[in-house]
Order: sequence, then C-alpha cells, then structure tokens
Amino acid sequence: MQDRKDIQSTGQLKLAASMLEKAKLFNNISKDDLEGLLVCLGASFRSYVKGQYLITAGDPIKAIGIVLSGSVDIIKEDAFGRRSIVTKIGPLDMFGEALVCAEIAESPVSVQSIGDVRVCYVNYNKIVTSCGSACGFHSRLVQNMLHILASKAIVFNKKLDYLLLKGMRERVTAYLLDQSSNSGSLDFKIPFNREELADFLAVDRSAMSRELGKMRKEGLINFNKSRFIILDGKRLV
Amino acid sequence: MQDRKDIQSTGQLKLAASMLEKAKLFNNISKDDLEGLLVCLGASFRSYVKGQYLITAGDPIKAIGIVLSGSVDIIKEDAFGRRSIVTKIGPLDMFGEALVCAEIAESPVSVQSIGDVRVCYVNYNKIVTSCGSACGFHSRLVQNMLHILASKAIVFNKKLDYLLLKGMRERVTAYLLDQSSNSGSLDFKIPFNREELADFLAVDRSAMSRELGKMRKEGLINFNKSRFIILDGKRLV
DNA sequence: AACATAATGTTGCTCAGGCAACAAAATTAT
DNA sequence: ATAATTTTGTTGCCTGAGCAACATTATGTT
Repeated sequence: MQDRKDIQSTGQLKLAASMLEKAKLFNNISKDDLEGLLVCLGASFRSYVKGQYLITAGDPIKAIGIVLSGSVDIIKEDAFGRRSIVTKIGPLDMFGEALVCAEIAESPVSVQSIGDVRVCYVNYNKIVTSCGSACGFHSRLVQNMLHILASKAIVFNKKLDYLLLKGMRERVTAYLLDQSSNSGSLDFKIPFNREELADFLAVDRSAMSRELGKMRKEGLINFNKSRFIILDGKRLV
Repeated sequence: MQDRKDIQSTGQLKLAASMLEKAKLFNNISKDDLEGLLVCLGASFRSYVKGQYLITAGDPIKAIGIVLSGSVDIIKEDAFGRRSIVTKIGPLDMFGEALVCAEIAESPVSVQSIGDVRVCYVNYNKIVTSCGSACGFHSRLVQNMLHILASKAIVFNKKLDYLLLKGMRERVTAYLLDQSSNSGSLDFKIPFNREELADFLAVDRSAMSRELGKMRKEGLINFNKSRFIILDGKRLV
C-alpha cells in the first residue's frame, strides 16, 4: 500500500482504462471518459507477487482496490493462525470499499494475492466528492457504488447461509448446488482447491475429503481436481 | 407490506419527522426540512403486533423500512424450520436497504416483529433520484446511504467472525467480550434472551446454557437474565 | 392466589467431525 | 528424469455439542 506508484505514462493509463471499462464501478461510463476520470480519481497502480499480503489485518485503509489481473483472497485469521477465506476477489472486482465507506480505521481482514496480481487503487473521497467542471460522473459513480456495496452485503448473506448450516454434508451440498446453479450446468469448476474450499466453508479439510468421498460412493456427485459433476440432483437436495 | 397506509395527517408527519430526525439515513438533515423530505420520499407508516412477519422469505421487496418504535429480527429459516437470527434491528435502524439497492427481487430473509412495532417505509428510487427544485437533499441522502450500507457489510463481517469460531466456548466468549467492549463496561446487558442468543450464535440453547454455567463455575463470568458481568477478562481471552 | 405460559437450567446419550498422522498422487523445480 | 513440494485422499481416535426430555424458576393472566 505504501509505495504505490502513480500514473506515469499515458500508455499505461489507456491500457488501464480499457481494462477497467467493464468494472462495475465504472458501469455506464465510456472508455474515452474513463481515462480522464481515472486521473480525476487519483488512480494508481501496483503489482504483487504470489502469496503477498496486500493488506494485513490491522492496517489502516486509505484507498479502494480494483483487481486488474489475477485474484486475491479476503481472509480472516484468528489469534492462533486458523485462517478462513471470506471471499475471493477476481479481475474487475473491488475490495476495501466497505471499509473506506464505513470509515473503519483498521482493516478487520487481510488481503492476500493468490497468483501474481495487478491492482488499481482509487481514492474514495474523490469518488463521492464532486470535483467541479471537468468531471460529471460522480453521480454515476455513486449510483454504482451503492449497487456494489449492497451486492456485497448480499454475498456476505450468502456466505452466512453456508455457515448456518449445521452439517458437513449440508454445507458441501449447498455450496455445490449454488456453484452449479451459478454456472448453469451440472458440470462445473469451482474456484477453490480442497484446502481453500475447506477454509471457505469453515470445515476440516480431511473431514470434507471424507464426506466428498462418501458422496461419490453414493453416486451423488463425481469430481476430479476442481471439476465437479452433479449426478443425482434430486437425492442431493 | 400490502395494506400500508399513506400519510394522513400533518400531525402524524410532524411526529414522524421528530422521531426520524436521529435516523442515520437523515443524518445532517434538520427536523424542519425532514417533514417535506418525507413527503417527497413517499413515506408511509404501518404498525405490527408482536411476532408478526413484516417480510417472509421469498416476498418481493419494494421499499426500505425504518423502525420507529420496537424491534424486529432479521431471520433465516432453512427447509425444516431451523431458525437463525441474522441481526436485530432497533429504533431508527433500517432494513431492506441492501435488497432494494442490489435489486434483489425476492427477499432471502424474513423480518419478524419482536414486540409491537411501528415502521416507516420510504421509496428507494425517490432517494437516489433527484426530484428537481424543492428537494435538495438527495446528495446528502445518498452519502448517508453509502455509509449505512457499508456499515451493514461490516456488521455482517462481525457476525461471520462468530460463526467462524469453531467452539461453543469461543463463540460465547467472543460475543460477550464484544458486548462488553461496545458498552464500555464489564457489566452490561445483552439484547437477547437465551433462546435468541443461541439462534444468533447458531448453537444449541441447552448446550450454551451448559457452557455459560461452566464459565460461571470457573469464576470467569457472572450473569442473571440478560445482564452479564465479566469477572476475569484475562483468563477469558 | 391460582393458574398458565414462557424462560432458563440440568443431564445422559450419541455421533459428527476436528485432529493428527500418514499414504498416494500430482505438480513444480532442479 | 529425479527430487522436492504441494495437493489430495485415508483412517482411527476422541471429544464437543446437538438432541431430547425433564426440572425449575420467572412472568403474565384471570
């Protein structure tokens, strides 16, 4: 966060604008306008290598991050290192926006890069404060921001759904059915490996592995690596 | 939700305005201005008796609710009736705002009155859409809305904290320490009875009762009814 | 006061699943 | 190719906590 670099070349800016065009924050804002807007928002860019902490729990939060390439995990770690993945943030998703909007001084979560990651940081105050003549997009930005924040709350809600289920079988089933429904197919890939999935569902990896094995034996599902196939949706519910 | 009544008397409006003055949504808006603003937002009012469902999971969501008096629980119920309290909404708090902002058609949660409750409903579109001359508060409203939404996300995050803890003891301890810290005293009241607290922490009531008893025997805490005292904070952590 | 109803506490049984420790397979590095 | 490392699967043990059933204490109602 500290040694973030400011925009240097217009080339870099052009490139960023074309990538960010599809970001939800910039919904309904054209690529051409976006270049100027990025300058107005004080956009800066930074790269991280695999496994690096973008934010460590307790850090002050100054800016909103938008992932340009790669993915980061939002994670919680308790006093003695048990870690849980709150959610995974992929390209064009944002992180930190709830914290800055709610004026939370210290981050309650850590953010860690999964692979190599490139991030664009923008200044929250510049989003919500109109900057006068040149830049008439703030109303649009704020609308988008509202939508994004609300959607995040809904995602958290979804996560709560999983954690409120009492059993391993129920949690795994609920997750797989959701993934299937999201992908629109009974044959789908999940964005986690076993360890990560266990962290996400807040269960023990080996116990989960055991349960997945059982479910395969029962002919409910099939899987290999991160690809899953739901064989018997009826019995699964 | 259906037979909600519109504003009838200016007396009622005056009363509502004076109550709503302190609502976070109307932060930095004076009581005088608020009366007109409420009309502009299409405010309507409705009362509910104890235990009534304001919203049932699956209902369409049309408006944002602000609790005037009493409290409501936001609850999740799974297929076979296991219920969990997501959060409790007290006077001047809002509910439904994330759903309407994120344009979620069907509510994933139910809302139930705890005692008798009086609610003010306002129209989301009227909040974010500027209505021309008379009413210059939309920018202020939207700012407040951003802050509220973000804060809700943080609350959810806090709730996740509890559910991610693996043990009964840890969950109860974390909750009590938070409550103590919020109230700024080692001697505090919690907003739940035992059944509700168990629902909130997603644990079994009797098992929780057992654990609370143990903790009392160990001299860590004391309690009666909803009043708790932390006796030995050091050992508790 | 007497009764009904709700809230809280107690206890034994049972088992799901966390933990640990290891095996096998797959991926990456040398 | 070989070694090193990561990822995934397997298994036994043991305990924490869900469940059920009941006792006790508050609270509210007539």
